[in-house]
Amino acid sequence: MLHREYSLKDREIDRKADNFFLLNFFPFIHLIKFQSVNFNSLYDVGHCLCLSAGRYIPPHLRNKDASKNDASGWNTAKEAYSNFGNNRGKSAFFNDRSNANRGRFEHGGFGGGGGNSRWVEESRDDGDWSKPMPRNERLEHELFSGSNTGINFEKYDDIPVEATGHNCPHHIESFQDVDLGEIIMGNIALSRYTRPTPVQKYAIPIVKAKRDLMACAQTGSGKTAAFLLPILSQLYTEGPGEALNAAKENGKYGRRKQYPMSLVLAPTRELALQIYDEARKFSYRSRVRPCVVYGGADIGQQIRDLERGCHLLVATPGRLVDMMERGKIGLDYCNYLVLDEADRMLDMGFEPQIRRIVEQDTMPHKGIRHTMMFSATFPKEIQILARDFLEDYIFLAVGRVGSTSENITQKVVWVEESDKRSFLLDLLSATGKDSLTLVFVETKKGADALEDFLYREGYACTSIHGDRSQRDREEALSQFRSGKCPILVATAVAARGLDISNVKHVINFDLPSDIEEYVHRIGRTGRVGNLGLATSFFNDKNGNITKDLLDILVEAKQEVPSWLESLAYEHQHKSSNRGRSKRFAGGFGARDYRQTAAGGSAGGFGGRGGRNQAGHGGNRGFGGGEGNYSHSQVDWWGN
DNA sequence: AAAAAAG
Repeated sequence: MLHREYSLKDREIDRKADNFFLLNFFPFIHLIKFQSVNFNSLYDVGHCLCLSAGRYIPPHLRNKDASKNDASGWNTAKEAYSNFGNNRGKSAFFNDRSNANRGRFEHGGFGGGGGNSRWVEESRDDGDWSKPMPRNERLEHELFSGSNTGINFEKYDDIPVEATGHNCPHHIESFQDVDLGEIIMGNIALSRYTRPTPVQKYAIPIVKAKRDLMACAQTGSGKTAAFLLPILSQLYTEGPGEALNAAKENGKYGRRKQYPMSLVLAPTRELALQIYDEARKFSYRSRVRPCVVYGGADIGQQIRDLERGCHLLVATPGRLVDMMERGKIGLDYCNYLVLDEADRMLDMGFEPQIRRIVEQDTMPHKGIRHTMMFSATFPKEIQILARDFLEDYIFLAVGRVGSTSENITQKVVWVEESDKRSFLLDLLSATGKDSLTLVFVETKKGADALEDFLYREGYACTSIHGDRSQRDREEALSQFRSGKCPILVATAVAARGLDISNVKHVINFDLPSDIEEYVHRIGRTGRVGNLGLATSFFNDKNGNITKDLLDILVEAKQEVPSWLESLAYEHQHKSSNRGRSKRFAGGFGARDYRQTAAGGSAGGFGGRGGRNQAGHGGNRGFGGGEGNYSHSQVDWWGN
């Protein structure tokens, strides 16, 4: 504990020194300061400059959009400054939106004042929802100048996709193949998306056709856009409908309850934020106002933001329930429901809250509302549970780019508990300074301890876990993303869904006890067709995962240490053939349990990984692996 | 047994 305090204080000094440097070398920052930008904004600007002034450019910012960021950095800074000035001057229509949430988190906020948005709200709601609002260059720059989240799937035309269910709508090949409307097409262009990713090709027409959907696709394969694009498109063409009247009626009594037309639920706060950021992009120039609510942040500010209008809500379950109980949110007209990381949302920890939101309140029933679930994994028992929320759904399984085996090199090394730290130091010293390294530990305490250790060893690192303040969590993530702290020590909170570009190395300092967790963790690297490395420290504490890990390595055609093999053999015999390993029998891919439940037709996914067909034993027959389609994927890729 | 999610 002492160490921790020491290191935090230390870091504060470091930070102040940085700031001193900035103020001296970039005097115009003083100007910004006089405009009373908060400390964090100042710091962000300075940081930005620091990076682009030729000292250190984090890898993921390199080679990005060379035309704009011509390495000088001054343009960016000047632009930011002048934009800042402009922004103060005019109470532009869009100001209230940009300010709404970013400002709240006090990150990089040049967002303007907003303020009297009453008139704005009226005009936003009352016009033709399918027609774009005027452009706003500053906002456009803010939303779309970041790294290109579009994924280059050009090379992967043969991704295996399986869609099962009644009357499945035909997939599209380009965004033009379906009528998404003027606003969406504009925002797709601004996002520099050229072609739909495989999951988008299938999901977009399914959602447009108002079919319920259970989609199994790796996070980062464009799945957020796969539901946001068609949902927003529908909202634009359908207009506000009853929801608007309800909100207005309610507003008369000063209650200002909001009736979002669409709800997206996510299992972690950071993931909710990430989805919200995407939603802001695709709702640019529209009358749809996205909002995000989650715990750990000031609820008053979130309520005020909601009261400015909320048509699409992204939320974590706990805070949403809170909002509902406070009468700030009504789901009466919420006809689009998305569960992201759905298998997590329906597991034991979350299921009651989901039922509370979806079944025990005023949300339209299934069959009326339109429900979509997305996840990388869909174990059979979760699929069965999910039936409660879905009506005649399409099951979609989309192979991922490459797959684990092609993109991620998985290493397992035997490291005794007492040797872990020094081994980690060896790994880190062998890692390029510019690469991002994500170190997973099993406990929050362990995360603190390891971060302190690395910090004392002189590494620029930070940590994220559920006991840190939300502010610290978001700061840690942003410092990791930006490359300021290229090492992030994390618990399970960072295992799922987070899209951090350029993570070169995932280190399992502690292996998880759950193989799915393992698959999700290593899926933070090797994304978007990049190469990734995953190193796992293994010792006798990890006996429970031995067999599953071995299966994964074999399936992914990875090098298997001989000791692991014999250990798995022993373990299998010791545990008399009952254990978790059967969850993966039959391969890692998710498949529609409806296809095999009845007669074990093994149809659908064509007998992939055909070792033991699932179904025997009481275990979860269809343990998913994040899109890992097992050894027979070779056939699927056609090579 | 731990982590996540409300405070």
